Amino acid sequence: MKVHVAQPKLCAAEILETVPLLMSVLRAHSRSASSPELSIPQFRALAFVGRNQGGMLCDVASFLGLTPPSASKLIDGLVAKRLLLRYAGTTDRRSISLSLTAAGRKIYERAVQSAEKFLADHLSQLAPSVLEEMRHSLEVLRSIFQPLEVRKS
Amino acid sequence: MKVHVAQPKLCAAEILETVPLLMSVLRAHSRSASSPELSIPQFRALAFVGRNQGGMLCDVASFLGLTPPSASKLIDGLVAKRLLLRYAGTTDRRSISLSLTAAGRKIYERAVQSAEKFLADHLSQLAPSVLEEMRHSLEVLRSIFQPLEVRKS
DNA sequence: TATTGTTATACTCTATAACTATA
DNA sequence: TATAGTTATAGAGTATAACAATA
Repeated sequence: MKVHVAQPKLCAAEILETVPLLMSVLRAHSRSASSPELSIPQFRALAFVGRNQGGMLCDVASFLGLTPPSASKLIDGLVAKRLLLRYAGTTDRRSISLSLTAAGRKIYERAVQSAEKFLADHLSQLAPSVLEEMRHSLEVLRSIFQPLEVRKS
Repeated sequence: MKVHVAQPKLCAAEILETVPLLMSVLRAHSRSASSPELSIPQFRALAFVGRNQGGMLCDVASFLGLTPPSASKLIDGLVAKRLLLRYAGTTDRRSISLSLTAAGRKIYERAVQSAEKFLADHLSQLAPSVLEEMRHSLEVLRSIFQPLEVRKS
């Protein structure tokens, strides 16, 4: 009985320990390894634009959990590196649309490969049942905390 | 069969999506909520020192996955805020020892409470079996990626 | 007037390189 | 010479406040 009350707190404590740890592991890998040209936020921005070609800046900001100025600056850097294109919307000229360049897509895909290989190498020691539990647990966490879906055009 | 090959990659992809998302959720909460005085790295540093009173700076750096200069600067800020004490080691005067002040412990505990409550509120909708799977999965991840244990004094 | 985005400013996080002090 | 830590410097990530342009 009491355990049911405690469970969310125990899980919360585990999240608080594990998530920042994994984040620093990911950051350290992405800096040192084969994809040092992208930081994690830059990587996420490219991922979002790749899935939402023509998406607006406010969509990127909400997906990344950033304020508009922070998102604007992040996008600035990616445009300067020729990984993203930014152009004014046609119907509403206040909004901007974003899309990947060929170089952006290539670098993004290389970074995904590198990070997935790095993680998968560490996970390969685990039993299939454990991996499946883990994948499911993370999916549940993501669905709980992910910002609301972005409207298409 | 093939699924067994794919599993680590699937899990890796899920980590890559979910961990940065959770990190930005945690950061946003810690800024806005009842514990805006601590950033996540500061929070982690206090947690480490709380569990390793008298620990050395290089231990903090390795726990946090930081270079020594980065850790030194982080500790600087916490010492300036009177949350940590820093003093030279007795046997080896090159090393420094760290400990929590009363204020440091108090602010750390308040931040833990706030973050755990925030997370637990979102998790309380989940079934006990799902929570237990999640806690276990995170624990496994942590054990895989955590830096080696720190020697005691 | 409300919305979309940018500019100005400031602070934290993080790194590398060069340094000091101690062993 | 090797180790523990700091200082100097630089760049990215993030925020708030103030602004410009469009609707």
